[in-house]
Amino acid sequence: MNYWLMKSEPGECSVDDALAAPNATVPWVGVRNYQARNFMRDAMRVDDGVLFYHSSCAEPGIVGIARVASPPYPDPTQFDPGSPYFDPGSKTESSRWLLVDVQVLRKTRNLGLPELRGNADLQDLLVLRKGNRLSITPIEPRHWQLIVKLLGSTPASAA
DNA sequence: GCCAACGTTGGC
DNA sequence: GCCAACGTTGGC
Repeated sequence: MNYWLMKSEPGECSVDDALAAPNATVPWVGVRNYQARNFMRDAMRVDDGVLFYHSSCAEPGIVGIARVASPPYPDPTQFDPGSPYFDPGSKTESSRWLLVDVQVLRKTRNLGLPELRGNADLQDLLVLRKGNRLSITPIEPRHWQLIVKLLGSTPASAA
């Protein structure tokens, strides 16, 4: 069992958007970074834990707990000329970009960056590193346990 | 809107 | 294979 933090821009797909989807499950489209892709391809397993993170917004932070809900498969947006994620260099026979499905288990309060930074036990979280741009980062089990505790037991909003 | 960090591209 | 230029991310 591994743990991950996955960034999403709420303007693209917020935790509420994900909760509104069938089974509270969304395909994690648009990853166009090889390191992040390789995490999905090589290290993620179904049922891995996911911290749902809002980025590029007024209050960036962890807003939900989710799970990896599928094995990796080709991201269809790479083949769609109308998509901002279109990649003309990717061929259907040898797809370049992958995604996994992510199922939100519950929406939480927003555990924001100032609070994360203020916690001495969370200082080596990759998402707190200056200049960090990786949209998928591994989370240490001890960090996962602490963060889940900090998030508290807010009412489940997911199915 | 600014800017730091970092990935990618392309000439050589 | 080096490296400068450029583009993107993302917090502030």
